[in-house]
Amino acid sequence: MKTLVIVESPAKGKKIQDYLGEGYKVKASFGHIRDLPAKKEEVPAKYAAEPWARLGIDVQNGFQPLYVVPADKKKNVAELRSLAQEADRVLLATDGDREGEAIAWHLVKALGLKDNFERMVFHEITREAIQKAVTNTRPLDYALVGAQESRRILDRLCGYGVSPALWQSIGPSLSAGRVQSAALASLARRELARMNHVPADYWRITAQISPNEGCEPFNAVVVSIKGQALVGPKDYGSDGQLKADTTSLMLTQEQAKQIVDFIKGRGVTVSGVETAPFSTKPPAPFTTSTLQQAASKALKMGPKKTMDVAQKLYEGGKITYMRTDSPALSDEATQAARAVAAALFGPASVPASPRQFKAKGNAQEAHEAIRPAGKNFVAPDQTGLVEDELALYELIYRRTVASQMIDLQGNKTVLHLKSGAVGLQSSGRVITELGFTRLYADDSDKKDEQPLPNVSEGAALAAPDAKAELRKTPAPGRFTEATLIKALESAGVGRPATYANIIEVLKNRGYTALVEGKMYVTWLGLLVAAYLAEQFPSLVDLAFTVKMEEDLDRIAAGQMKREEYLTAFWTEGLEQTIAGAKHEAPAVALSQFGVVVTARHEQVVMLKDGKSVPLNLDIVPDSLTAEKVEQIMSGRPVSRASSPKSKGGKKPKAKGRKKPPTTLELPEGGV
DNA sequence: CAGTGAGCGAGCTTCCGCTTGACTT
Repeated sequence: MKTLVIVESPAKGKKIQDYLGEGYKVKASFGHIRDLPAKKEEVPAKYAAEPWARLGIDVQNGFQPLYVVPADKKKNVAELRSLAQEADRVLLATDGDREGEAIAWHLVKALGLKDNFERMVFHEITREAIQKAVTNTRPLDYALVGAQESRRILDRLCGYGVSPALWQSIGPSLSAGRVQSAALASLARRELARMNHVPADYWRITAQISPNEGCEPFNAVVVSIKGQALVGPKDYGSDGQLKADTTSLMLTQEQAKQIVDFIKGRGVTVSGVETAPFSTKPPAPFTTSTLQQAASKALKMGPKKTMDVAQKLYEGGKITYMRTDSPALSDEATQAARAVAAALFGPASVPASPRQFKAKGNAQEAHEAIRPAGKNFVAPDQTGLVEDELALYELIYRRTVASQMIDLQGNKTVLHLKSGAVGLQSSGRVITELGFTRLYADDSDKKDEQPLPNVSEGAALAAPDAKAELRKTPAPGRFTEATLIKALESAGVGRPATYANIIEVLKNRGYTALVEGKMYVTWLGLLVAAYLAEQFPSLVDLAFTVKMEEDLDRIAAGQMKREEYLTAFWTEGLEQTIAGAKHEAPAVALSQFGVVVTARHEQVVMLKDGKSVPLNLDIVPDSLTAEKVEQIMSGRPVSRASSPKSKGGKKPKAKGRKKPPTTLELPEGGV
């Protein structure tokens, strides 16, 4: 054996072995092989007494990290080491991103490589790409490794630095971190906005309009009276009061009824017609984040389940790698997608030149999009897959092929109507070309689909029916697991390998849970978020990661020193904030009920007039009513309201956690 | 004198990101 090639994923290794053939041995690292010690028992005895042993970073001494090989990686590392000793040279073919560069460097250290190693990078797994990569190796990029180490150290300092403040202020085993705390804060802001939301009324008046010549009737909405707009949701603040600067008209019930009768009696005339062609491009091929969103919507599959199923498809050679932030297709995939579309819907269903998709933001693009594997896509019914795997494969297949199809096209029409001083409007559209929606469509492609008749200005139309509904302004909607991931991704927080995991952490800590498929924040989550927002405002700021990424880019470009950056962040910043943080429980005041929710003796409690009662975390915060508060304060059990089918038997328990904290009532506490 | 129980103190919890199986719910 001459050359040892080390990749991150064993499934990837197998294919590359095929392409490289004899003379090469391809093995997998299985991700990272060394890390900071997770707990004290991982710290080697000679360092155990050091003051920095708990952090695993000698902050006084240039932020020197202590790396160990975790127990479950030892066997693999030993095997790689002996293979490396027999090899003439070692190609470090880990992923072409910051983490991959760091894994390569850790391999150099852990395997004791001297100077017989080179870095090999590729972005797609085809025979050509691999053979080219083997002959175009480069040296290790130590500045990029330094950026990754900075990221790792910063995350450790945030997480292990701030979490103890939560133990001292609220309860044991709680956690904080750059990613999870930003996510929790986003959820908590939304939850509080819902709790503080005061619904306000507005009238929505609609009319059914009947065109003269035997056409289908269509719907129109009243938008103005004597040119003055009607009050709608936009005119109210979150306090339920009309905004001071609104010029809109609020109707009384009497007036609304009069308008209904007026329209019915009088009919409408067409006062304007606007018609314009529209076209909608197909969505880009899947990244991890968009796959999770689509699977959630179309298949009702949560992010974790989606990733488990995708992993199976990947290992079975059905799809490309499922942890990616790039929507780009390789040339072979682009051709395959076009060929499928042309075969299914004819050559006119694909545009003359292939579509290209590029990632935006801080994507690292080490892989291509998630798509059917190979240079010829296997049709879903030919895969032999069943159930979840089939459903997810088909979703990926359709989305990939659709991305290379022509636009959805049609004409959008807005009719302006008048009934005396009452102004109405109706919009609709006519599809002239289904385009990619023949293969892949979601609800957003189906808006305003009513066809409108071909009428011209001045035409008089009957209004056989009209009605007025009193509506209430809706509270801001909750996040689903998938929409939270979308929000995090667009803020640059988290990575494809961690999106699903972020959600699991929030659930396992008891910070969030699901009601009717939506994420809500528990009382515990609200307290943690409140404490962090007060004592560690930068940690709950979504923009923090963006700033960090900019600094890491500077370190990777050699424009900033690692130690300088970490000194500014820790020694001159967070370390002092931690030292100055108050160790007292935060409080969420519910002034409308005259109670306060806080923590006492490591329990979440509700306080009223000096009396404190433990609070069950199953009670959804925004489901509280005065009666419920009464019931809680009198010590009677309260069931959680808005979920009719609460699953009593299911216990989402932390994986690595031996025993959940018993002093805090976590959601699984039941009873 | 032996068994019990209150009280006290020590030790532990925790991060993000990269990968799969090994688990015990």
